[in-house]
Amino acid sequence: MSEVYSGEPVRIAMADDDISVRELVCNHINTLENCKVLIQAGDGQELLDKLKIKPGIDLVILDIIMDGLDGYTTAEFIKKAYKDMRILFYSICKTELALAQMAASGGHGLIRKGKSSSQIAVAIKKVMGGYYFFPDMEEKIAINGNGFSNGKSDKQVALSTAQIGFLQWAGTGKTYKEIADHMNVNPRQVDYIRGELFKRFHVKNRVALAILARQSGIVQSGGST
Amino acid sequence: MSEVYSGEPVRIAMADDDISVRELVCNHINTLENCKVLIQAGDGQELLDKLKIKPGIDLVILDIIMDGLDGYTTAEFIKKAYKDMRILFYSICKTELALAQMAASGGHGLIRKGKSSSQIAVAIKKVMGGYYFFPDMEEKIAINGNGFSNGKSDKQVALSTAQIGFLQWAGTGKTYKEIADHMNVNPRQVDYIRGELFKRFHVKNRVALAILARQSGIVQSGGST
DNA sequence: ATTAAAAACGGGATTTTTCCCGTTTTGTTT
DNA sequence: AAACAAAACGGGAAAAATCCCGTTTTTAAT
Repeated sequence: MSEVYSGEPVRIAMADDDISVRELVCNHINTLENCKVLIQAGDGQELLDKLKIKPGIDLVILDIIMDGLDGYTTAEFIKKAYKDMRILFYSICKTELALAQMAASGGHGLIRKGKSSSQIAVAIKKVMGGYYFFPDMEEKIAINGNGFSNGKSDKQVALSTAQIGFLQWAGTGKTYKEIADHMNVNPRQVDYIRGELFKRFHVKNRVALAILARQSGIVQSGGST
Repeated sequence: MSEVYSGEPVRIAMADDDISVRELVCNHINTLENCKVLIQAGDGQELLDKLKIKPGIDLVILDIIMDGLDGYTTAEFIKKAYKDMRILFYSICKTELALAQMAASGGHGLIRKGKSSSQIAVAIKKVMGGYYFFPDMEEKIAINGNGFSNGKSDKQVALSTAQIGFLQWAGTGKTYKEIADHMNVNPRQVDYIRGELFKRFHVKNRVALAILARQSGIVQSGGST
């Protein structure tokens, strides 16, 4: 874990499929005292490829919803392959579920997209030595934990693979019987998973789950053209 | 309707609640030969207020999903108050429904957010004399019309107030009985509106409608924190 | 004014969702 | 190995959603 004000600049990589936003953020970072963006990528896979070629990155900044490999999955790869690398999400997602997935995938903080370019410098500094969340959020994290640094293990707050799988289908026109077929599980199991998610997120129907999943970047927001 | 290359620059106003993106786009526009951004606003209402004080705007660029007054509603006001003003949407929304609402609210074109800063100059030029849609879309518009310039009137493609009202509720946990109460209509009417929307968008359940409404900027995407 | 189309209403059948009651299996801890 | 919790299964009731049959009212067009 590098120190920010120790002469050596923080070496940064960023992935975001919005080129304009990405370049804007990267240019801004490069004007900061002790920061240098060395890698830019349009999705998670491109970032992982470039990380292999150019080692020595201290911090990655990840958008969650991207056209290619999404931010959560990318973070998981990075967590495994580069244990000391710090991970800062940069996203519009701010649901409890999104925070849980960020924590579970190895993230150390979140900057809210489109709101706070002035927060970027603070975020980088804080994440290099711990955790950072934009102002409104810090308190909520402190109370609920969300798996970031409060004793709860990641497993307790992250969704299971089956739950994520179900959420991918919840937003489609499929019936539970059809979903069970697609997931290759018993229809009863689908009913059980649904019930668990209802309890966890305090909702009473599938519509609410489908929307929550989208707000949290769990499903790709591919819009029909 | 002004001419682009006639000496007089195109006078532009822009509304987007993402300050970074807005400034990026506006700075880019100001580097163009015959364009000048005179007004910037963080939402529709702020834009309308500034339009009153500073007259002579030729073209407004509108984000659809904004924290305050949304792009569709803003466009409707502009359409009524400033008949000759050209309206160019700048959004991630690209569904058939979104295009219909853009046309109905008085829009003349769409740039896809986050994809094509190089398209901005082309879009401005084209919209000043007609219509513009980003490459993938032009063909689809030509075929389906969506009310832009193909004989179909706006009314035929735009949603009714009742339909939009229903879509606002479709994404909540409310039952149809409860929705009917909130909308102050007969439950049968809610059933009818739902059925009409199913037919129009070729979907078979409420979940699909709720998601479509969000993808199209019909409902505000306020995420639970 | 007449006609046609769309919207608003109603009864009720059918399907799907949601939920509640359990039992069995699996996995983890001690 | 025993004990416990979670997950996986099952039957079936209750509620909600979806759909299909119409009739009446409103709206729009000629």
